[in-house]
Amino acid sequence: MKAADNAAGDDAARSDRQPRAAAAGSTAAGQPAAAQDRWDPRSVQDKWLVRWDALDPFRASEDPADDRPRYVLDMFPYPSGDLHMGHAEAWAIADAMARFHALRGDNVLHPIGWDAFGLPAENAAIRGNSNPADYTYRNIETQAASFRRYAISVDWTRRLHTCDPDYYRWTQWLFLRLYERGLAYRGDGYVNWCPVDQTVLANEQVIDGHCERCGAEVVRRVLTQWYFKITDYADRLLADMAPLEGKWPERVLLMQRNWIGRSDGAEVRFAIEGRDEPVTVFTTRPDTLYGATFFVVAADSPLADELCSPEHREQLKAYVAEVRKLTDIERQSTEREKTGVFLGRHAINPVNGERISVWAADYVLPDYGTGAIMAVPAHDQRDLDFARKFALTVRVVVDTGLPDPAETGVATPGEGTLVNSGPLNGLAKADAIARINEVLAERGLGKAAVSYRLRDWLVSRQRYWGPPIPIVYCDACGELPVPDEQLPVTLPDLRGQDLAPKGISPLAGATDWVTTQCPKCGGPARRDTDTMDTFVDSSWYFLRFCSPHYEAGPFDPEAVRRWCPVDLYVGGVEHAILHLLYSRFVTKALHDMGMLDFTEPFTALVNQGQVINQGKSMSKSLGNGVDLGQQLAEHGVDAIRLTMIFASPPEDDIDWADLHPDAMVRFLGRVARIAGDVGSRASGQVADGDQGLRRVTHRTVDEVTRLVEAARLNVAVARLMELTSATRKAIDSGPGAADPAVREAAEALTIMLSLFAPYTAEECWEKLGRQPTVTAARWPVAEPALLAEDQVTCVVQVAGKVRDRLQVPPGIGEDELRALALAAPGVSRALAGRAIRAVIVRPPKLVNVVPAEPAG
RNA sequence: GCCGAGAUGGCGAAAUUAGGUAUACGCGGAUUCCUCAAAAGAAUCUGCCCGAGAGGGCGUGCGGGUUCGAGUCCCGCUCUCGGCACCA
Repeated sequence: MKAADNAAGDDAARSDRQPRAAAAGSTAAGQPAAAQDRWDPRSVQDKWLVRWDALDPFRASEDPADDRPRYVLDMFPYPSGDLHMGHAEAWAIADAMARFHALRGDNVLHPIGWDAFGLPAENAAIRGNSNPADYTYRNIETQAASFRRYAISVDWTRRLHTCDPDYYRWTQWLFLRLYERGLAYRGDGYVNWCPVDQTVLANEQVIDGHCERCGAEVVRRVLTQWYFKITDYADRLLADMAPLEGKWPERVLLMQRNWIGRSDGAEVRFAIEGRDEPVTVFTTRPDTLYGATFFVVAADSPLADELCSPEHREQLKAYVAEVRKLTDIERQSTEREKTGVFLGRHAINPVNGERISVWAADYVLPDYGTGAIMAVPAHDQRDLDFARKFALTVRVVVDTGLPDPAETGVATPGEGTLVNSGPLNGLAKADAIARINEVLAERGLGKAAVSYRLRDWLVSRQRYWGPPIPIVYCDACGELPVPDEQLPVTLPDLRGQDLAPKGISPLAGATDWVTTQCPKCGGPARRDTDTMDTFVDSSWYFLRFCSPHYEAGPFDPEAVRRWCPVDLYVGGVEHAILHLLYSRFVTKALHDMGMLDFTEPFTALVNQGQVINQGKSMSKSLGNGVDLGQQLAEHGVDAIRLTMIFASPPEDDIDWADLHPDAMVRFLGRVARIAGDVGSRASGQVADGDQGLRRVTHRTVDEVTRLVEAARLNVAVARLMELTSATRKAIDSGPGAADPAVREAAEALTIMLSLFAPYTAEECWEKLGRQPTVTAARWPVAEPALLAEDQVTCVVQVAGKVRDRLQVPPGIGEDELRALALAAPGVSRALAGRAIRAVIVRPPKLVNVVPAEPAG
């Protein structure tokens, strides 16, 4: 917020100090450039902000006649302080795209809102003895003011905040719809617990064993929590990525694929001596079943306890206690030596009847597959390490041609021919898998199966600033959903120390709030005191934007049908497997409820790169942060936006230390001067204008259009710079400022530039005598006749090296071009009398003369 | 360890993604014009090496290959970045 105040204050001061720049637009055209002050894009900001406010040019139309809807969306900001460089980068990109489509006549929906629930506000409230809403809404206002000044082309009437009861009412509604379908459930399980934030976290929020928010090392706990059953959609989340191919960054698709982690294999039932029920394992290598020489269950699973013989109970207890002491990071280190205990029991290998020992170990995870594995030490390194530690049998069942793992200590997981495997002997891996699956199925001992790495989405949080989970507990009736008509379940007004983390939700302390009536029997009941993960809020916000004030449901189906799915989504890659996966899941779930007629929320995705400084990401501890407000105050909005866009392709990181906003100010000045120099009337006949400049203009329009469509914005700006130079030349040393082609060039330039530098573009538009604002202009269209070249440069090579150049008509014939090329002086010089072996002719651009022998 | 992406001047980056002028555009640097001077603007040059010049040689991480022709395609490396990581 400090930054915004600076920006505003400084801007005002500057515009007072530099009145002449603003006045320059009204001076007579053709005034010598040298007489003007340096263009200061800051000087016109206030003027245009007021005009845009009055005209409201970015309102998305609800008129059905506007039949070219286009939804451009930027990941909505979290209101922590004022905007930073990252926001400026992302919004510069999305805004250019939104403005482009609007100028092309599309009915653009480009909304803004705030992802306003979350921990920072809560922590600030504890420190400041206030309610998180105070901090949140204050920051939202600060950011909104900064966004307005940043000149983003959004429809402000659709603004939403996820912490408004009007919004989270529908987040709770979503929870209830998932609950009805069994997609929201309460269950026990291993959860990630952040000891600092005192709340559970979803798997996706744990980065390298640490809390995504505060960086504390996460510990595992068994707790009863609310989950969304995203695993039901694992297969569809994978399969539906096919149409996103080429529209989403490849690495995001890849990250999602890895995160979902589909494994194809088989389930195999192992009988356990002295136990009625067999235990099922999941394996990706059923072909190695004959090589299973022991059996391992996760030490900290109930199964280990069940299978343990009484004589070994003490050892297991001691071992589990040891395991519990380890952090997740230690536990999951592959370097660590294998540990485990024998459980005093045996399992029977179902295919060869062999008795194999049952062990408990921590290298088997309790929450993947079935929490139990068949160990095939010859062909799995982990099993081999364990077998060698405890002197267990290693039996090779796949001949890979590599040395015996029992001797080398190196397992052979690769392909080979099956041996020591009864009916599988002689088969290759794929055939063996098919065969054994048949056998298992026939005998009822197992079947082909799929397992996923993806876990259900843990959505409960033991914190205050989120949507309360709309469930009540009645002693008589049990767990009940809050009826729709009682939504929203609003937050009680807690503040300061009431919010301090204590391991259970702060809401539990609000006795009046917790105590409620059972919706079924009317008796006393208690509210669920957890709140939902903020990623639930953001998993559906793009739907709400279509009808943000709709009261009959989370969204007006008609409006969603009109705008969705989102045509272009711009945001950081940090959400590759969080927000983007959750949104895809929620979209599919709503689709299955018949509420949406599409299954993927975001048709195209652009990941903007980060803004870094001096090679490192900006951070307080490094002290290398760059303040956006200061940058804007110093160089102006247009220059900063343009700097971000021109620096690199949108998806690349940019290092602020390498960039030069001043250069962009200079460029904007050149454009502004051209607009001021144009000497023809707005009504003139363009066709009579200078053909050379017209060609450049139309070629630029054609190229820039294609470049922007492909989001190659940095190159688009480069083309605008070239057009600027060509126009300058035409004015100074060509047909002159009064030529209508100069006006045409200047107008096209202005419209195209408005994607990146809206203030300067408006000023130019006004200088060009156009009304009312460039936002109402139409994107220029290239005339095909002007795209055709009348002369092209033909390169003449000898032995692949350029030796001459010819100016030729584009339609030149092969024979004619060959003759011209062979007569070129550079060719005879390079040939130096050598005979010609071949002449490759590619009219009209290239001829390659191949001499009979190399030069020597 | 597994999976993926990338490597182009002093720097950020281009090369219409069917192989055909490598370094567009900008930064930085040099020289010049305008000016009493500066600022602002404008012009020219700027990959490396040899050469006064004309011109020539070498150049897209490294080594091979295909081709008349490779930054672009194929094979093998090196390095950098990102994701996953005891997931059976």
